[in-house]
Amino acid sequence: MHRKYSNELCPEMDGQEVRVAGWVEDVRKLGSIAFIILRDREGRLQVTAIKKEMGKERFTELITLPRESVVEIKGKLQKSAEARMGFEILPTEFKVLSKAEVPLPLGVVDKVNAELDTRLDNRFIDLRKDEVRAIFKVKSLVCAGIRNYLLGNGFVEVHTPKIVFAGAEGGATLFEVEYFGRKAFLAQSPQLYKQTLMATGLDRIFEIAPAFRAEPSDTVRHLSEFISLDVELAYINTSEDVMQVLENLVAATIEYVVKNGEKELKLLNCEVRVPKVPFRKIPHRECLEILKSMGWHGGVDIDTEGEKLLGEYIMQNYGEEFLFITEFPTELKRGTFYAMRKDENPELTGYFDLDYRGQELTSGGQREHRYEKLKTQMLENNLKLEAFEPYLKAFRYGMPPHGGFGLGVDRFVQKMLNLTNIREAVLFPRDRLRVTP
RNA sequence: GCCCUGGUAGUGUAGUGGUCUAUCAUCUAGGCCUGUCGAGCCUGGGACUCGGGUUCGAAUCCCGACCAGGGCGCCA
Repeated sequence: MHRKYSNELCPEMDGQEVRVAGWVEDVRKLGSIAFIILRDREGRLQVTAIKKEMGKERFTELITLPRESVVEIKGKLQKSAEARMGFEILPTEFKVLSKAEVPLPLGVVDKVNAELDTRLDNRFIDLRKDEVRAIFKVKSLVCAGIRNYLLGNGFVEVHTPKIVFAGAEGGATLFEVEYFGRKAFLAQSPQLYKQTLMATGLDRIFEIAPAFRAEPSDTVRHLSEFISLDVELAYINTSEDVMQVLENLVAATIEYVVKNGEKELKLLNCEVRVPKVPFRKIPHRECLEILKSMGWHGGVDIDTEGEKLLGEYIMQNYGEEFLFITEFPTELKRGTFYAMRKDENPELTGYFDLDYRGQELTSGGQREHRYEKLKTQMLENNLKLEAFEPYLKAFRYGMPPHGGFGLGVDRFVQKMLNLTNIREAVLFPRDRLRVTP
């Protein structure tokens, strides 16, 4: 007899023998009868144990199982007006597959909430809650939506190394690893590799992979390990071409999630809106003017508060959630040595950020593909060219114009689902203080 | 790294110098109950982060460490 999930059973199967298995979520004892709520991947069902039918010993063994024990039950499905699902299972046989210790470090259905830290320490139990698992089903849909769009538009999925010879932007935020007696690093971004691939004929590539940052950031939107979607495309004319791919990708991905994740979004109480393309694009300098008119006291860079205000601004004035901040001044992108500056105005780049509900989700733009200019910009940053030789070499033997972006997948999920902390969107988050579980 | 706030049963909390053999809920153990579904009722159980200090007396005040929550910088 095949094991059935709870959603494969129905009142119309009245009288059939069935086999089910799952976690004992709750036992409601009423003396000679007890109701066991059994939870599996798909939902819950009620097992009704009756003492005089089972015999005192087996009855007691079943109904005294600690909560969250795993049990397999064979029994007769019976239509029932009293049971929530319209049916219940009268056990004839059962097998305890795994008894749970008491007390639980974290309740699954307790009537008190647990703090995030407690939940993360006991993530495997935390994930037994439907609404917590739903976050990761949505995340899976986000990745599927991304792949679906990109593969359908001529992009090739690639994998670049995560143990690397140099960082993308200097050495301050790199995790060092000992590599057979030599010094290597965990990749903070696939930047150098995805650019290198533009010199190969793959032309349009993407990667969904972890990135590592040793920044001592301590916020609800930073992690030391996060999932980065990186996209790079060759033979572009300007950063506009990159933005177009990005906005279409984001809109298509959200549409995919809305279409396929209806149940999860409802469970999470989230209304996700599919954005219209093209997204609004406002140059950096105009953003500063808007912010000043809103009473913002910032400098030349848009800070966290500025981002939030801009998010409110486009929501109030246009009812939109996405905003491209374009034409970042060179001054702010100097560290991004590979950013192309405008030939007609070297003080500006074509670089952009994409903000989602007032938070940065992506940055990208056209890269500098001309060897001499790239070298000059690297020297400006005091980078040792020898250390970047494997990267630079790719620019000397035919490198087409190209550009791309990196998008924080965890952050995308966080903003989409309105999660207050990015850690909620990561199964086992890594931050400055947390390396376990 | 900086600023603010906090750390009390398994979980979540009340308690700001003696009235604390520390509150409440949840949980847990046992009991009653054949229709529960946030089951109900009865009886038990379980905690002051660690190390110094002040004081006749510290969960409470001070110092340090560790940890957590939020904010900033930076970023995805």
